[in-house]
Amino acid sequence: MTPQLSEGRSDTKTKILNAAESLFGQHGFDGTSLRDITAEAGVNLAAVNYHFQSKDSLIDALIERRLGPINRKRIAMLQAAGPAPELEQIVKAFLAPILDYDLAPAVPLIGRVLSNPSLFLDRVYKRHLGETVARFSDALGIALPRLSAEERFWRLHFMAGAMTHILTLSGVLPLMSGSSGTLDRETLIARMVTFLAAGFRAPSPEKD
Amino acid sequence: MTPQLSEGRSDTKTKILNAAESLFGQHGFDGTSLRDITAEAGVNLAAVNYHFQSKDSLIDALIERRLGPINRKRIAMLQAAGPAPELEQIVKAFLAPILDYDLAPAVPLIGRVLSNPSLFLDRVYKRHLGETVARFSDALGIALPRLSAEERFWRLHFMAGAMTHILTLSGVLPLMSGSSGTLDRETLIARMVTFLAAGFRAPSPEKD
DNA sequence: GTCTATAACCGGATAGAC
DNA sequence: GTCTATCCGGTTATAGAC
Repeated sequence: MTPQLSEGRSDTKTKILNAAESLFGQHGFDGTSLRDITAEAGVNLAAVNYHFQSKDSLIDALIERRLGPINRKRIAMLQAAGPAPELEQIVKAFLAPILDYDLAPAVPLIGRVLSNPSLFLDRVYKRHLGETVARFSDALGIALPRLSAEERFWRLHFMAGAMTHILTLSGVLPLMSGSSGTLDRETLIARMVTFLAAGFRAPSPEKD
Repeated sequence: MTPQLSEGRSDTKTKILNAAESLFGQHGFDGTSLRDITAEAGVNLAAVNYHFQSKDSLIDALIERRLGPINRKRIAMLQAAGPAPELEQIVKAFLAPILDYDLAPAVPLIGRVLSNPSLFLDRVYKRHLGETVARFSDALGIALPRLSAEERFWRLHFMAGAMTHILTLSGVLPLMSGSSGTLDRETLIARMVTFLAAGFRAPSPEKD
């Protein structure tokens, strides 16, 4: 088994990725220095430039590490629902892979990535999201044939926004509510699917 | 007319606020230096510390300058809808004041403020949002008496997330769509109200 | 109130020994 | 592959002249 293929390895490169994911998630990209990261990882400062060339490339590696598998799972869930999935299945296939238990430590980072306007268009959407979103848009078009492409576009963003906000504030939402703050994955997904599917099903707004 | 009360004044303090709003909105708080701001404002570097004490206090002043009036308008619109407003009126009262034409230059900043987990709880929610959200939650409770407080809590966040995402990506959303990208304020509000009101009206999800 | 100058420190990146 | 040491520029904040 080559070290490159082992997932559970904890070599220098992986230590850096994990520390960077945690610290970038907590304090943002500009709010975290390479020195913070190498200290947290217990490796030498120069190691990050040796393994990742630059801070920017490290960020790209982090995005790739998480968004790649997430989008593959989304597509797999969508395909598993058959050729003409119903609305709830589409919404769930979009949400569930990003709220997976195994991704819990990456959630704050993913929130930062999806809500950073400087990164979003070129380094996130075009590179990792565009194709997946197109597939989901097509599926939504089949499930909701009376909805215009324009409405679909905006409603997809309303859905993405609701989800992103939950990821971004995952650290503080439990603190804002009383007993309401228990973040059970299945319950949360069910709540979002219910809310968003109803939104998608709404008839188009009247034009004045 | 004292200078403190004049809105259209362009003294040093206001120049700094406007430059900071624009640059923080574009590049984030940690991605913008006081030097960037004073250069853009055409004022001296030391002026920002003289007028605002510190970078953090400048950020607080920016938050206060925008969220104060927005929340007053929200409450005014809610009250104008009477003692038991209908759902669409509540949603619109929450959204419309933040999508006001006059606020266009502040939109990226407001997006940053509402999606920054480090600021959110203490310097945004507790100080500026908590009371307003409670009023809207109460109104929603009257309009949707069968919805549990827990569901209401989460659906409020789904709404806030959809809105915040639109603010955050306002600079890039027009670039992602073809003709779909025209951001007409009234049309956008109508789209969001339709989508979100339908989500709020959905029956609670089944418990497994 | 506004300027210059500077204190005191932190940032990413790299050269070169091991 | 990993270390130390360092380059060099940028950072907030303030002291003190005007």
